[in-house]
Amino acid sequence: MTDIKFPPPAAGHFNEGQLREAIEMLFFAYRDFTAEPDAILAGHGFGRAHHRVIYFVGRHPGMTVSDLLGILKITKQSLARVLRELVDQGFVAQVQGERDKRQRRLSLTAKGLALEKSLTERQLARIARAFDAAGVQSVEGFRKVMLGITDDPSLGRKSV
Amino acid sequence: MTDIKFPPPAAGHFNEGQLREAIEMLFFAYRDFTAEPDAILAGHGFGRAHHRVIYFVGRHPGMTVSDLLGILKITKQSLARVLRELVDQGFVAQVQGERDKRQRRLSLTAKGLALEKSLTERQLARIARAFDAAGVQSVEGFRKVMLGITDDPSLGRKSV
DNA sequence: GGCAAAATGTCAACATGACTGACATAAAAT
DNA sequence: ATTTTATGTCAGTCATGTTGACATTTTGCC
Repeated sequence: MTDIKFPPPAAGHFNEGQLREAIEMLFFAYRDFTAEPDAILAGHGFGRAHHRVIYFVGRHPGMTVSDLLGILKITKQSLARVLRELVDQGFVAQVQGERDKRQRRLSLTAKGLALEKSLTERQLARIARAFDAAGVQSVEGFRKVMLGITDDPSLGRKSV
Repeated sequence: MTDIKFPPPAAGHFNEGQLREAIEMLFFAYRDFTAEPDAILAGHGFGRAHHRVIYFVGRHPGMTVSDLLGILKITKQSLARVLRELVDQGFVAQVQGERDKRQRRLSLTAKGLALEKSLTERQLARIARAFDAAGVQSVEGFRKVMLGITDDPSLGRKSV
């Protein structure tokens, strides 16, 4: 079958075929990248949303609910359900903020850390394989492009 | 469990911080990359699933339902709902296969092509910006890493 | 010719994760 | 003292995925 053909690249630019390849790589990489953890999560009765919460709370212990909402860019009602399940089942701990007592500072329990590890190690291994195969130079290129695709790489990722 | 807790130094050149950065870049890039089309789709009463169908049918006119299922890796029941809406509303056309009359060969109508364009051009512009800013060398690195992250870059992407 | 397998469609029930809108409480900031 | 912020909660809805079961048409094989 003849797929759509695109004009050759103009100097210094990229043609539509190359750009579309990137669109597709994002889809395929993300699809495969999330498949393994999804399978593990299903065994716990959890979904991808739980993984995201566990991941970012593990990455930034002591973060507030606001911080998390800012990173995930979902509504607090959506987050609430997932977070409540994780707290109720002892994966995430909440402690009242010291300076600001309205805040609930989030962190992983030992149980939460264990789950985070089992989920993330698959993804880390996948990335490590890809990085090692591609080499340091390629990884630097990958970083540049990924940051360029992201709206504002500094937002929603502040240290907490 | 028998998993290795800490990667042996010989395993690769990249530390966990660098690998985790990649995990996060995938999340943030994908999140922002899908936000713009999602907004447009919402105006049509469609979702991201419709976009994926429109995208791949546009990319591979004449593809079969089987081909599409192989790419999207969802169940036929999930696809059916989305596809039926797109066909009913005149975005996607189905014609019986010539050689194999069981097949429904999919393609975009003029209306479908217009929607595909309006959705994809935002994403193409985003990628083009990132590619131009990063440079040819970085784009090649990006490609290598993304292909390495994907399970089998040749599968689910065959020419139809 | 007969029959199994393939390509597709469809019905039903359900889970997950997102949304909007409204309202409540406690603490901080003004 | 009042407003704003951080958080929580209830209720309803929607989009997208799942499993399981079954039907139709067509192809390919013995």
